[in-house]
Amino acid sequence: MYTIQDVAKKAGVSVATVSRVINNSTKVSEKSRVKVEAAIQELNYQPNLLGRNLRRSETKKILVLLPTLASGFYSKVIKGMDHVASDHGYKLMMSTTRMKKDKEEGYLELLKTKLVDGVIFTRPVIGADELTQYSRQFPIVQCCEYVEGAKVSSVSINDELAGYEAVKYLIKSGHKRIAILTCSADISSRLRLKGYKKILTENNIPIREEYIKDTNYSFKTGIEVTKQLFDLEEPPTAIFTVSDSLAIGAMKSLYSINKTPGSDVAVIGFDNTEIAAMYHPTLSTVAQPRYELGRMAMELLISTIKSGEYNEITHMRLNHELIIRESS
Amino acid sequence: MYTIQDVAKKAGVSVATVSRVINNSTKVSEKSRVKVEAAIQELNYQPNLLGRNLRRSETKKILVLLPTLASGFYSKVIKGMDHVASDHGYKLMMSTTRMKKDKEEGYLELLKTKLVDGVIFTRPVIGADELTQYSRQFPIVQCCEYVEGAKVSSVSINDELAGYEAVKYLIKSGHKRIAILTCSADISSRLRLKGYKKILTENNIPIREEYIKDTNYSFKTGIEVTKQLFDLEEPPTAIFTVSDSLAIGAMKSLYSINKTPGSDVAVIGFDNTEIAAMYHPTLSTVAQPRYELGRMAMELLISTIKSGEYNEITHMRLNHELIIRESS
DNA sequence: CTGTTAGCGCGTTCAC
DNA sequence: GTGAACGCGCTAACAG
Repeated sequence: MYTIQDVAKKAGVSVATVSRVINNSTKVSEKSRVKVEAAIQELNYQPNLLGRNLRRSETKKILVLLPTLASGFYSKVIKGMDHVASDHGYKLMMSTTRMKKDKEEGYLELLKTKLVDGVIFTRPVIGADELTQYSRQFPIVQCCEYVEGAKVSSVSINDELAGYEAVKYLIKSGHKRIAILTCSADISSRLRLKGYKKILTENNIPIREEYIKDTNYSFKTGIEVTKQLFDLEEPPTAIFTVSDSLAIGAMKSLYSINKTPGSDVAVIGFDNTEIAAMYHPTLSTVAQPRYELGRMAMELLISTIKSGEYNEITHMRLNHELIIRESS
Repeated sequence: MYTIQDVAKKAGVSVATVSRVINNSTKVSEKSRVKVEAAIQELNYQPNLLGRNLRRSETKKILVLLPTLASGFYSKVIKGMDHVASDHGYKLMMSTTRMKKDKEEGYLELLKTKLVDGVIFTRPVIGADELTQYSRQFPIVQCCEYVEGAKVSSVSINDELAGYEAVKYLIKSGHKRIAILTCSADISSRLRLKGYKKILTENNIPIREEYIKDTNYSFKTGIEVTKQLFDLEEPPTAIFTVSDSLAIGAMKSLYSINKTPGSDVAVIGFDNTEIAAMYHPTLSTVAQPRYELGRMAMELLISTIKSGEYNEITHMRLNHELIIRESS
């Protein structure tokens, strides 16, 4: 591995000139430039970025924290982030937190220790105060999910409206006994539930607690909870869930009690993950503008980095889209 | 942001002593230690790792290159890698290449420029010679997929045997007209095809070219190609595919021509991704030991890093598992 | 056990 | 337009 010194010696110039050529800063004579470039070529020189990073105190790297890689939901979100990051000369790296607070904090240290220039959370589990504290010192943005009460920029959809419109569609289709599988742990789900209650109330449909099931996002839970729903004296005729996996679980459960999802019971999921169009029947769902969410979050982060102003927080709410397929 | 100097001053010791405390190296008197720790606490000091990395010429970071985040297949692979990496004090980062050569090379630069200590490829697209070249200079391991002919360590399953056994099961179940959806672009798929041909030949079943379909790994292709298969005069009675998405596509296609997958036509997929157990019918598939694949690959990489010996290459082949469900 | 000092490789004043 | 010299923050060798 050669250093800038070696190049300078070989080119017969000073290290300063080599540095100027590499960063094409200020003026360098044509003669020097070609000499330096030749030397770089010849030695196959690659600048050691550890030196540069230390000197400049920046890494041009951005870390995205993901809960897990299992869902596939974040694929397009990352794509959007990646495009913007590349355009600004940043490299993107991802790590999974498995929704463990200590893992999250471990990665946050990369920020403190200068190893990355900024962090995007997709599903923070850290507390509001702690997150706020971090974001006062470092560039941080939340994308998709966010921590309630944290004074930290975020980009997401309008979850209440999404829940409202999905259930509105079911009501318009003639359903009155509508169950919801939601997840009280997350603000996004709580808002979707709020939308559900709102539209029910607007249509004078009583809210029945036995139709509101608190879940996580998993396929397995979808199966179990649906079974419970159909053990009720008056089972629902439609189910709205806060994830596609839950919805698929619900449909699978319906099959097992000899009901046909789509015709016997309407189902609407959330996220429009790949599986939605693959299932039998295909799944109606609420699509998030994933690419845009990623793009916006990255724009926000990079502008924060560039301005150095960490106290200005922005919340963006993008539009969702209700996609109707065979299941409803 | 404070530096080690500030801590030293506050604690009334030299920077060397502070450094010793931080890295708990050699002996430090109890008195000094408490003074330093108090100062660190008080200033909320966090060492700037850019300095350390430059000095030590290592980053304790490992980069994993993924084709995309869409599949969910790599989730458990990453988990295995992560555990091993953590155990050895390394942090894991991932980036997606979208199977673009230039993206791949861009990330390989992180190796040249000292920003990561090692790289694991999961699905390299780079040429054999170029990859070999890199791996002579840097710690590189291939996990799951690998480049044919590249002299670079790799961890994967025995794909030929996997194909052989999946098709063997179909034959044992009485099938003779067995189609395969494979992907000639990848060595793993070519090996699975080889296994398919081998077991057919062993059972004196003629190999019919019209049953061998060259595909990618996508759901959509699975649909299209299956349609073609059932336009044949003698359509197959069983289908083996090199991915679960393809298999689901095949099943979806069967539904569309009013055939019931599982009872009318047997289907076996590959990878045992989440969707396999979710589909209706549940999908038989070949499971890869994903956690183990990740674990082994990381072990291999870290031992390469520690030894500094880049010319010793190892190929590990782990055992797969045939999982029979409703679809066959 | 501790402090002084010399770099790690680079970018960047400040003279010339 | 160019080079000498300094320092980013840290670790490690050496002397004491």
